[in-house]
Amino acid sequence: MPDPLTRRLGRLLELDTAERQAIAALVGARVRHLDAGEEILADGALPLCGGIVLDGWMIRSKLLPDGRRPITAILVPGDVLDLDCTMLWAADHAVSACTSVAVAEIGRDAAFLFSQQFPRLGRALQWEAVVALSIQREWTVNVGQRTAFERFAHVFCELLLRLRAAGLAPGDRFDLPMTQADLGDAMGVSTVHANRILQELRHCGLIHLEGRLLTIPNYARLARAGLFDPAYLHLEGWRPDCGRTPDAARVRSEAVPGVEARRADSIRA
Amino acid sequence: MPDPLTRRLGRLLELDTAERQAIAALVGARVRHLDAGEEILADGALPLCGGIVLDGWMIRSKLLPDGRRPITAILVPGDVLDLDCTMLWAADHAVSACTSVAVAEIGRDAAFLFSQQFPRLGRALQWEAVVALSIQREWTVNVGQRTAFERFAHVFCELLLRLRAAGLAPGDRFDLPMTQADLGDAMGVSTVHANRILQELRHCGLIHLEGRLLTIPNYARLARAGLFDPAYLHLEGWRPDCGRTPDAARVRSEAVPGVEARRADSIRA
DNA sequence: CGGCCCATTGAATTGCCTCAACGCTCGTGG
DNA sequence: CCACGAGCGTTGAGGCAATTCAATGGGCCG
Repeated sequence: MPDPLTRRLGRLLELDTAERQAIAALVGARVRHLDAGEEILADGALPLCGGIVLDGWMIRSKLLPDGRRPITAILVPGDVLDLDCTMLWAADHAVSACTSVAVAEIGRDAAFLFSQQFPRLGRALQWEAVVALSIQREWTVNVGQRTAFERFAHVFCELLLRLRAAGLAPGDRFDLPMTQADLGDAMGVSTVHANRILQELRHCGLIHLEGRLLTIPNYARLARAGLFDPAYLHLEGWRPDCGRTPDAARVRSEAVPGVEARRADSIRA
Repeated sequence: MPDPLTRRLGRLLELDTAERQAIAALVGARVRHLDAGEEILADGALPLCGGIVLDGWMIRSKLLPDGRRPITAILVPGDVLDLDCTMLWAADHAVSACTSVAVAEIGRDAAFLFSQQFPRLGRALQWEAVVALSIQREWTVNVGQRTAFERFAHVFCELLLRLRAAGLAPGDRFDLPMTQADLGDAMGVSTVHANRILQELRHCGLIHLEGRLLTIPNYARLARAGLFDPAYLHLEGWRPDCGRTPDAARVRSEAVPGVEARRADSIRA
């Protein structure tokens, strides 16, 4: 079983031996283990390095002045932990372990040189950032526009697909290590309401939840209930030649004003 | 008056003549004008290029199956329009003009070469992406955790600071070209409720809104009302040596396991 | 055993929604 | 020139979703 980053990037492109070794070196250099609840980055702290989640779940959260602690993202193995955050003077949110986790810590310069020496992999990491932003946008929509019932259905669909892609949801079943309070914080509802929604989902037969084991008996039905459209996860991968380096000559010819602009008008989905 | 991108990147670093010219060439090559309401990128369409907002306001929105159209971001002059989106097969949201706008269209390869030839500027663009993600997270928190009243106060504070940085809010007063329906879509409330909230903000003396002109008489009070902490905008800029290229020798010495990890534990805000 | 975390339930309250209607200011066309 | 409709802002009334407060029970650990 390859490490989660190899698996993740391997979905985007065929990795050669040197690239596999580089990835292994990147994630193997400095692995840190955290217990559940421990923070790898505190809100307001000076970020010293980025990382990759190797094992376990993590969450991004913000501490509000009134004590609430909204969760803005859920991170599963293979997810990238802001390689760019070392540009910041102070982290704008906390990243903490949801379960006990293993994280590969990656310093600013290590990440830079990695992308420098393996440009295709650098672009692959950039791709991961693009998808992460897309997911964040969808979460904004989720908490802003959907009912609590839809929100939960939606996020379970998302987690299923993301974990499936990581090979961690065999049989449409996965370990859900978050408490109902956590889920409430993530979905923007109170703990009490999170509980009621989960019961409703169970009674509708949309999920089975026994202990921490979540089973999704009928993904299509759950997706319908959550108005879930997986397009934003971009599971189909990137466009061809994202891994190549453009050559200057061709670029100059493309930069002629109007050429792409005209095409832009004609292509609509 | 420099173009918005020069102004924006000039806040991060001292630009030399070559860099100024490169920026001017980048944003000047292909400028597109759109009328209010026009889309530069349709949800689901094949993205052909990224861009920079030169003049006017734009919005990111998603079209939901039931006809709602949540707004996930507001873009003002100087904001970057996903230079990486050309990696995607299909856009996961629409980008459209809120007012009549001027946008600099930037193709994939032009952006690549720009960053290649001017690495400091490339990192500056990366910085903009980091901040954009941070803002998106804050919006997730905003719609998920705060009351409608707080949300509006919060977003007005954000807009004030972002526009101030762009030199577009003299006297804590700026043009707010969005309709109440738009604001509702952005804040996750109905149009009717958006109206009532705006009235409440006016009656509290937190804002003056006459026509499209929004005045913020007392920023500190509005910030308190919106539980607004500007940290997530990272207006203080990036950390030193974000513009430099790391050299491999020093990096290897830093990669020794444990060194940074130990420091990480000791630094907390 | 006691204490803590977590899940669960009930009851009262409220923020926000929907539906519906009205007035204002445009731009347009008869 | 006025009539008309469209778009936007505004207001009221009724209803529902989700909240807060409060209390209970089960499982786990010290």
